[in-house]
Amino acid sequence: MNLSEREWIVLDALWKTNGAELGVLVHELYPQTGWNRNTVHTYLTRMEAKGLVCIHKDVTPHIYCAMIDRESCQQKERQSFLNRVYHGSAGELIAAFLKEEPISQEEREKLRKLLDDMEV
Amino acid sequence: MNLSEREWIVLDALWKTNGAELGVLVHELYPQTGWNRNTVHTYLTRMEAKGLVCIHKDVTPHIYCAMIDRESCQQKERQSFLNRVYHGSAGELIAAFLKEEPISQEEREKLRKLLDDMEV
DNA sequence: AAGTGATGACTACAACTGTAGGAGGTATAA
DNA sequence: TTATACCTCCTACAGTTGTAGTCATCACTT
Repeated sequence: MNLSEREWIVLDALWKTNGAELGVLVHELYPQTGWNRNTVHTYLTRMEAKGLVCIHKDVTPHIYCAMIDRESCQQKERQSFLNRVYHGSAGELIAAFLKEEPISQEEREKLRKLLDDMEV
Repeated sequence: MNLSEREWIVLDALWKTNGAELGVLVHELYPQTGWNRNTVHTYLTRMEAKGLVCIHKDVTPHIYCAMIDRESCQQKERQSFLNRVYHGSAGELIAAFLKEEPISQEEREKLRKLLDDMEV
């Protein structure tokens, strides 16, 4: 199940707040998105139907939290991106990002290290 | 404008064939997708409306070709992926791919070289 | 107690997507 | 020349997405 742009934004808010009630989420999201409270509510309930979000209804206001963790979402998204856009060629993909994005000295070191670790 | 999964598949066929008539595209796509000829046709005309595809109607059968090149699509997709999934942190993104995907010896060399070139 | 403001449930509605079916034209094969 | 096989165009229809409005509550303020 591929997440849409908006679903990522909602999940980001849930991960960041670590689960929260609607009002909090609306405030969290408003500056970035301008979404109406009902819009946020609709997203949350639709995402519950998809199993992306869980809603604790035993308390009022309800508490909304993510049902999936960030790392595994990233993992899926990497797979789909890699196949869709680069036919599975990770080397090509990485080269493109390296060429285009600024990477700090420190990060370059880390990446070299990762490459070296693969040599064995 | 973000391309959908299906739009990528259609564009891939167009890039591969370098523009072609419907029948050819349908055959090209069938093994991978199982799409009905009319389905392919609908995608193509909808994509024309979006400016993704151009249809040469002065010949019959019409010739369908891509209006955008692969490289620039990849570029946009990289941007959106980077921001959506990694909040813009290219280092983190690259590290994740490096850890997960098998990269050949040869490609590792290339990547090291790219990193070295950034040192100046 | 009555007004105010947040809550959650339900409803709405247009645009976009996935996936064709059918109609009417033309070229070709038999 | 009639059937075959494509071709293009138009239509359809259910599902998803973006974006709220409305309404009945509930809890807090005055």
